[in-house]
Amino acid sequence: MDFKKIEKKWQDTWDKEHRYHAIDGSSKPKYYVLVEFPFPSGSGLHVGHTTNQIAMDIVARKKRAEGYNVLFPIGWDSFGLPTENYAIKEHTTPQAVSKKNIAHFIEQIKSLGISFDWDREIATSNEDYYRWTQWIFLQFYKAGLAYKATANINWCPNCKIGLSNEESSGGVCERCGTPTVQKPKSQWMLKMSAYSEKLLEGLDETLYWDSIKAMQRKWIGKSEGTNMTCKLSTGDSFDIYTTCIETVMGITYFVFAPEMPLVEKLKDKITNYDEVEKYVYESSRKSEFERTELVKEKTGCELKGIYAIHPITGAHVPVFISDYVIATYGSGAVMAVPAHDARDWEFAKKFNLPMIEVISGGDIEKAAFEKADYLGKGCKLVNSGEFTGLTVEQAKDKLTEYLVKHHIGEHTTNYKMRDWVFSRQRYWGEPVPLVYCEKCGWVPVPDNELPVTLPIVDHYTPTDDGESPLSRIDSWVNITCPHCGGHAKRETDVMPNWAGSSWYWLRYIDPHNDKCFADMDKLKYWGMVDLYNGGGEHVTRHLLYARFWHKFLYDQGLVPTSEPFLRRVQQGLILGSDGTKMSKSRGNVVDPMLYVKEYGADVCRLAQMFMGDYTATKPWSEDTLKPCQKLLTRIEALKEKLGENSDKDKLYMMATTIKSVTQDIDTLKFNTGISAIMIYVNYLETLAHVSQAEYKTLLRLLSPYAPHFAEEMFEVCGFGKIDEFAWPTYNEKDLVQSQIEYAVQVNSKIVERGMFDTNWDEKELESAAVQLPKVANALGGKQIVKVIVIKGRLINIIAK
RNA sequence: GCCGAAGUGGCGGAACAGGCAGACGCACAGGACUUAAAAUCCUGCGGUAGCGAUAUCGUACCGGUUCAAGUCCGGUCUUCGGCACCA
Repeated sequence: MDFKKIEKKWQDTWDKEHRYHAIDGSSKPKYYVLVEFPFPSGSGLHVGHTTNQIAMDIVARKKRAEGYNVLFPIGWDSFGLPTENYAIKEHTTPQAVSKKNIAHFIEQIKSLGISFDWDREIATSNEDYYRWTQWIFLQFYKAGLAYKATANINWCPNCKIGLSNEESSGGVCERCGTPTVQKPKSQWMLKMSAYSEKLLEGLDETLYWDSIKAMQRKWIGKSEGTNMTCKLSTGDSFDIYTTCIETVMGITYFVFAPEMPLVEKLKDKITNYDEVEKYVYESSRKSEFERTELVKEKTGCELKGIYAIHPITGAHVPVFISDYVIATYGSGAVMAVPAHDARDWEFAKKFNLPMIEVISGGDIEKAAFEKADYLGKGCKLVNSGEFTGLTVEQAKDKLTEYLVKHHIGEHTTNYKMRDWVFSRQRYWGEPVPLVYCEKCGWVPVPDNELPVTLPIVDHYTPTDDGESPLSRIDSWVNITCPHCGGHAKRETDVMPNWAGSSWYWLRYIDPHNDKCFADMDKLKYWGMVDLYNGGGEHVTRHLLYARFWHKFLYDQGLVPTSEPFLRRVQQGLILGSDGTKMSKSRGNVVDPMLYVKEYGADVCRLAQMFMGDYTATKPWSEDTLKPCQKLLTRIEALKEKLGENSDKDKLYMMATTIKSVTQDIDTLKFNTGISAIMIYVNYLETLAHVSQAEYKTLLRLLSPYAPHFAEEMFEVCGFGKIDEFAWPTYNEKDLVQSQIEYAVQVNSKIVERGMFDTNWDEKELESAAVQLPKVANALGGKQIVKVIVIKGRLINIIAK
């Protein structure tokens, strides 16, 4: 069979018929399967895309065969840095790049035979899409969850762009790898911190893998602790946050983050301010990368001329600034207890500061005795005045009680997750739909004027001063205020590339609506995404943003569910054939489309799924292509055997295969699903004749994997339309054969195997087993002590 | 350092929920067909010992629970992914 020829034929047919269009409100049960939409890069589909799409296509096709109304859409995350950077590199415009790349992607995806509903295609850079991205942003603004703030942002000197914490994790720019530096900038922020608890609790409503939930929890970073107010000798006060209030009596100094505003305020009181200023300047110049790299060596600077007063003992203790304290977490100041905190211990050793052991059980000369070491072990407080002798757990309560009573502290919950820097000083993104009027302040663009379209410009490269390229277009920037009619200026920042992907699954439900982002009845019909598949790299970024937007929309009454995705799964990373991460520099990047050209789509689909466990990291291999090609050839050849099949095991074999393939697709074990089909083919080949029912069943089970081939064979054999042949089912009773082979053990060692009747009870099995010659021999004159029977598997005879 | 996942033949990988380890496939070896090759088909294929039936060892390593452990428990090592001074 000429695979490529028949594949083209069926792809054209599916296209013409709009075969995979999902009907809104159909009476069939719905199933929404979503694959992350790609950003249309210039290099076309890579193996990550194809494994994703093939796998979800298999699920979608199988669900349709089972009678579900399946929504399986695709679109393009076309805004954002990757496209813009690519356009700069190619000396063209992002608009042109997107158009060209999308066309290329569509061609490639169609050549793989993925059953997307093309009538629902969207692109985040289309005006009728980003109109609603802007509209949703305005809802955040109106709800007080979008605000402008001057903050130190992670600045990439190479891309000339501010990055979110998520985009600069590890202190390097996610796109180019350049170490980021801190730069103050007035930015739009989304108050994601207001949703910390909801994002955490909402995880319980989902069926995400535990590992994914764990990562999200970790990122949200909830902790319970104590907030305590302390005083300085100058009369100023400051707060600290600690999760270990039981060590409060061990404070020997305090540390502020260098960025803490109080430091500058105390300028006149600090006698060594020159030195302090120098340290502040140096740490601001350090990239986040350097700050984290220099973990081993603590640095700092004492604030001389002032001291802090211990809130309980009244002791006078020194105050330092050091960049090991994070300005944006807690209050930006910490109590230092070197005896019980490794970081403080290190700092104290370096600056030769005293330590007070307040929890017994460790050796503070050698190392800090930290909470991980003492919690839950019944350790007791020492050197702690009236609190001495209490256990750590008692002390936590008593000390908090004491602080509350004296109005110097309280129980607090803290989260690591911070607000989302939502501004980008770039061109290729959604313009922030706000204008600034000197009289009225920030004014939202009225709904009927949305979208604020991105102007077409000649020069869109980033500016060196960090302002958006849009700021150079006076005619676009200067407008009249929608509120008072006076002079106003547009916001020139655009949204980050995560914006468009934070709600796209909702737009698929109603992609052409020009009244609202999606109709509520349709949203209710499709409900949550049943299965969402994507890359592991998006588990902490995109998945949190998406859940945040969805939960906000839910609180606004705009979507019917509080969580967007019921299940989230991820494919394993495909490595290069050398076992290392695919990258251009290593030269091990695989272009899956080359294989489609050579072997055809069906063989490639099978080969990629047969390569190994879908969810496991694994190297790319060509070794599965040939066997999968062979499989199709063998199945085609089986057609010659069509006839009356009188084999007694035929129902058993068919039922077993149906069960395996069905379960394996449900559990994403696509590789063993193919194995099951191979086993069935091996069996059918041994027969003189293959019945029509068997052959149809085989083709139907194969059809999600190799849709073109299966449909062609249905036609060639005159079986009618494959879609009218439902997914095969089986009778439980056919899974049972009249006899089963048992392994018979004597004293846990296998001695012999025997075929026994399936419906025999334990007694019958036992008496048959002991009569097997080798078993009888092994038992000799021994006395049977105990017999363990595992139905359908083995019999273990314990004898002395 | 912390969190998560994993470690099984020459290779990719199977093994439901503690019950016959190595399904399925690749590679390899031998054979059939062929002038020959390719393709296809048949047979074998974890290690060691043995002509052989068979014995014995074997799921990263050490120990434990159990009639029975790849699977459960304690400890160690390694690889991958994520996070990383969050007080």
